[in-house]
Amino acid sequence: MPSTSFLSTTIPYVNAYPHLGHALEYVQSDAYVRHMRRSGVDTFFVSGSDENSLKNVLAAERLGITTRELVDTNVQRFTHLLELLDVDLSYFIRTSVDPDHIDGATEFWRRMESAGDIYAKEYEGLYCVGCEQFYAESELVDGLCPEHHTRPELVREQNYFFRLSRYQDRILAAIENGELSIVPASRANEVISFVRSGLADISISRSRRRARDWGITVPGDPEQVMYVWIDALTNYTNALGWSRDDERFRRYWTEATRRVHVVGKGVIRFHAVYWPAMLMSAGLPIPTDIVVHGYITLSGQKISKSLGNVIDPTELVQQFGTDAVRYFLLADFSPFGDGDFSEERLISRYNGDLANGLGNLVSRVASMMNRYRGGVVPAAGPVGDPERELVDQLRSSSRAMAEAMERYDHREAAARVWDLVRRTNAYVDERAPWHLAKAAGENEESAALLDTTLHHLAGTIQQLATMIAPFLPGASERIAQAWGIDRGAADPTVAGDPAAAGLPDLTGRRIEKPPTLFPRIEV
RNA sequence: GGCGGUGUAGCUCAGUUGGCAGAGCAAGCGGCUCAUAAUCGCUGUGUCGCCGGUUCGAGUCCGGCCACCGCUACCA
Repeated sequence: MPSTSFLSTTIPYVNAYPHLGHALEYVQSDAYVRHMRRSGVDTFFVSGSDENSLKNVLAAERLGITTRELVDTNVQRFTHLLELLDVDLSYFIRTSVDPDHIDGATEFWRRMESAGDIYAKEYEGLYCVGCEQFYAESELVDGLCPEHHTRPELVREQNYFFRLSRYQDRILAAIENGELSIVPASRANEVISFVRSGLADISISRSRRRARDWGITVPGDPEQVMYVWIDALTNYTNALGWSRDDERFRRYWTEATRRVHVVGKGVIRFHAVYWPAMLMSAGLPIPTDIVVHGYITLSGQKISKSLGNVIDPTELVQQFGTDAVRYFLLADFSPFGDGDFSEERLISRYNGDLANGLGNLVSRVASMMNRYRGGVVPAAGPVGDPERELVDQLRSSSRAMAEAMERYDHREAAARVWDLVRRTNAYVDERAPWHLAKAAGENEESAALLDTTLHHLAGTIQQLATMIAPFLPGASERIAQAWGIDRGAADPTVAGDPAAAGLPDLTGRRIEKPPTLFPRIEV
């Protein structure tokens, strides 16, 4: 039986349009999942929408529609973006409508309660509606919320609290002994120092009145609803049907090799501290990996609606194409740090790597195969140093790519694949098949060498098609079609056992010339 | 204030245990014509943030400083 794993994106609030940051997280997660699946790991991939937020209520009020109408409409913008980006989800969970989520969040609460980790307490604090969180006096800037620059309101009510303090030592131990891996290491250090500084119990409910009657009811107390973050975090296990003991939960969570959450740097604490503590309380396995990405800036500025510099990823995909946007996000952006977006850079990457690099390589090889050998891959003739060098590069690129993806470094992985693209283009020029073809009439050596060259090129490109699949699923598929590869029958040795990757023998394979993969963008 | 990180070619970045500074892109020159005006080869440039120290030798180790960033604390 193949090993199994779980991977999730975070679930965004749907009070506004998706932006480029959402696209980044979607594409990163999808690339990781495609790599894992191709490596033979049966991976369950979850995304969804966080709908039980007061922000949604307030956004709906501003628009004069019901909260239900707002979330039902907006969630489609996110699912649409996921489709446009060719994100291969197993399940999309909606926290305000999915019965598995509502039942699951409720049951999760009961579990934590029976563990003795939930208690009621009178609470008074300064609450920012925008952040949906309480602030200490000292955290405010001139008495205003540091995020929203609004005055928080003084709220006094009885809430339920979660005994987070009880889990301090266990969480610290889990991080330090590697049971819970936080990537990159600098983020793990931040979490460690935060946990070491002492964990206070956290408020996990709101009065129904303050929540505007929107949210998941606290079991046994109809006057309280769950704090949105508490129900939201349980989406990951709820998506697997945990509360009704679905087989999927056992297979993809309890018995999974890896349980991975891909998150933005702003929500580390929820995922690396609160959520593991909740799982410990409920007696469930904690995540194995928290992968933390940065934010996308535009000309160095944080993207925000007030600055008016929001980039609509939907428009970007419509303008440049799914693969172009995916490749740009994965090959040009650091997986962990912030990155700066510009259209010039996207076009430069596209023309350089995709059109002139990979696209032109496939085009010239397919063209020569058809021109010189009637579109049928010949058996290899004698093999020399250029061939050995090419196959060495194939092996090392394959191995380096897989290693980088295991570290969640998609940028490094793409760079190593493009080492092979460059080497292959150079190999074409070294052998110069057009010269061999001219001489082939008079001497058999040239004809045999031409066979060798075309044979090696066909095999290399087939492997390239497999290697690029996590980044460029569309192009991968189009090459596969032109190369007559069975769908889903990609050579598993390339990713599953990279060191063993070699040249497949495609002798006799019919190769078509595919339509231009990546037309140049003329500026 | 504390802890941590970053600072390397015009741009984006790589540089294991200290041993002559690297890649890609951009730029210049040359080659080729299979290919998407593509591709291949060659070429240059660096006070490795600054100052000092250890060492035969420091981008790398140590101390100090500057700039930017992250987490966190405190005072108002």
